[in-house]
Amino acid sequence: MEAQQQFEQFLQRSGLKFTRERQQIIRAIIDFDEPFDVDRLLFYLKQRGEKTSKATIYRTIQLLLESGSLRTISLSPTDARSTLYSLCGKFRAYDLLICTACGKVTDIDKQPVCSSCQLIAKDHGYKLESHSLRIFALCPQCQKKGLGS
Amino acid sequence: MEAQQQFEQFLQRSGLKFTRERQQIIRAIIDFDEPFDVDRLLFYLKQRGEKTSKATIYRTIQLLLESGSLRTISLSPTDARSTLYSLCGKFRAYDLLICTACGKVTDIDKQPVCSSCQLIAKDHGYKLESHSLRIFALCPQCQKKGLGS
DNA sequence: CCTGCGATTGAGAATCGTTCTCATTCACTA
DNA sequence: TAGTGAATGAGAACGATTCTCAATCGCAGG
Repeated sequence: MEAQQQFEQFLQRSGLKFTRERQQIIRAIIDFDEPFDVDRLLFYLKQRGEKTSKATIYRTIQLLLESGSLRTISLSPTDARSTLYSLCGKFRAYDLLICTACGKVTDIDKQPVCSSCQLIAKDHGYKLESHSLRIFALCPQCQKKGLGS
Repeated sequence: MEAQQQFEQFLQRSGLKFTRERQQIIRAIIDFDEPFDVDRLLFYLKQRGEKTSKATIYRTIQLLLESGSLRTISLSPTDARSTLYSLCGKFRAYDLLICTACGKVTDIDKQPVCSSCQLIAKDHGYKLESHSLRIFALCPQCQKKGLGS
């Protein structure tokens, strides 16, 4: 809900319209409730009987990124296929715990990580702006299943 | 040197050949001594009077990745243009300090980061496999120049 | 030295995600 | 109701990467 309001306000401030398509897209992103790429989102919208063109999805995602309600996330440094997005509120920091077997994404406490980064930057004489941490590990369920050997 | 030997051994083990093209490519990567993308590498090879096709570069990079001597690095989550690569030995961990103004990449001490990750994974019941940390900050030089406002 | 075989290469075609173009439609104000 | 700029859909264009295929290479066996 919050994300939707944030987006709506951003559009208003920018003199842009909160059209039906844009409403459908932000709602779908909120309801889908997982990191998504453009194709998954398109499919999800189709399932709901809402037909939006790919172009509009890309354009709306662009706006959502600018509004600060959406972020791109890169899960693995290895497979770089299509871009994944996630609501900023959902995964608060750039800090994620990712299961290497099932791909589940979990948010982690950013506090300790932030202060470490602050420290590291300072040590090198840098002025911290932001950071991004990905931890790749095997989740309890997948461990039980004996996955990831 | 180390990277070259590692690659050579990998090829041998896999029953592949250490051809002239592959030699030129690994040498160029070592000498270039900075993160690079395919076009930069191609240009650098041309400068040396060595003409290799783009296809071969992509293929060789693939092998280098498999051999473990090369890694992809994603600098910023925002601009996802062409993939950047770097020798594993050069930037040891997946932990990098990146200047948001000039783009300079610095290696950081992985030890403390590793143990934090270990801790975080354990807290969630996960079994740690690897991680990747990017710190975005303004380097001393760029701070002086007043960049990055 | 010749032959054969699988690995390698270069050139360009194909693919795939993303962005752009443009004609049409929409929302809103005058 | 007309006029204006914003928004949309469809498909073309684009750029990075991968694939295809015919020509070449490197090497072992004869």
